[in-house]
Amino acid sequence: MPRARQSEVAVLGALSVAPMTGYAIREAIRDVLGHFWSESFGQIYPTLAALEKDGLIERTEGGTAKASPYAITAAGESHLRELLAQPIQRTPPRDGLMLRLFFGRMTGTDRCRTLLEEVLSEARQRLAMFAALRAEIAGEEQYAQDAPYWLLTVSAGEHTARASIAWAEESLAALEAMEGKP
Amino acid sequence: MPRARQSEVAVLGALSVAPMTGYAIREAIRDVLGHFWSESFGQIYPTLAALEKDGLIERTEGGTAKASPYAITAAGESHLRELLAQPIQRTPPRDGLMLRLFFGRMTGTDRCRTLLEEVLSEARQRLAMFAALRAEIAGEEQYAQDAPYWLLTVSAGEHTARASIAWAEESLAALEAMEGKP
DNA sequence: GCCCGCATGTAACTGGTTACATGATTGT
DNA sequence: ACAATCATGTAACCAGTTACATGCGGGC
Repeated sequence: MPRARQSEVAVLGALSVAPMTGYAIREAIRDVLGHFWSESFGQIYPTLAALEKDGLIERTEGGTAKASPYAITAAGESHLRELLAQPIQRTPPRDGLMLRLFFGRMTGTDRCRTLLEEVLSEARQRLAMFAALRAEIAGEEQYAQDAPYWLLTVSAGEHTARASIAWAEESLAALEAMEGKP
Repeated sequence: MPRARQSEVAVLGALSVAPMTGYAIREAIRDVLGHFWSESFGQIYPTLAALEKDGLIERTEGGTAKASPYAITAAGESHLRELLAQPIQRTPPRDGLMLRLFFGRMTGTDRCRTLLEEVLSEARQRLAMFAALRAEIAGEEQYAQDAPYWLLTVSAGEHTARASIAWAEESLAALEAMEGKP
């Protein structure tokens, strides 16, 4: 039972929105899916080659002078639909932050406080980023069909970020209470 | 710049709480750290062998008749402290659920609704699990020193689960609104 | 006597990252 | 001219998973 090549879904999905070069795919994934997905060049280009070989995508003529973007084919679209219908591939969780808090007794409350303050500031940054992303998505009218789905994922990010903030603040208070009676 | 062997931290950390066999380590990780960490046997045993070779852990005599648990040494404790002090190793995000929602236009609102309902029921199960875990941690008085740190991670899980629930409910409503005017 | 849970390992595989190498355009 | 960005690739490595193999002890 081989694990599904998840990169295939992401790359094919990106091309289902608009034709793009490999480079542009990476940028799109970093900027728009960045908060829940990542792809490296070393994964994108081999995937593109494999997809083209299977006739799921094809190079388009010209476009910009520089390079020829890939476009998804009809076969590619139906393949993507199949992939998206498959059960979700959950990656086993490995959260280094939680590990450090769990074994916090070894390092003390100070280290934990530092970690939690990092969580706080990062979550706040993420919230600002999501606000910008929301505006950007609402602005691009050519993707009006996709926008409602995209906003679902942005909303997920916002909920998670707000939860992180609430949790971190609560935990910082708990740490302070701990220090009172060690 | 080789990536840190994260399994080392988890295994060494587990042994910093109490001496255990490899099998018990795996159970402990699955049952207590399960919501933010995972280890497989194929990772635990080689890690144990390497740690023993470096004198960071050692086999204890007897214990139960069946097998000899490993115990952390003084060197192991100081090594663990170093590892925990190192910057967090963040694994690049790859959330298959979000990917499916983002490209939801390809599969339609029905598929998205199914996914969100799964999120809802799983999050509710997780909340129940966390309540049980909380009780278990509070019950074991020999780990009173560790308990406050452990509860930090449980609380994180609870906040995340509640955020998932709120988000999923909101998103289900948004999907219904979308179907009104497609 | 047999099955299940405890216990320990190992070999093969693989998805994915990092780092390196290279070249064409475009702006300054 | 030259730097930065766009663009495409590949080779090496690696952590971690899956699957397989094995054996002991205790309960039924």
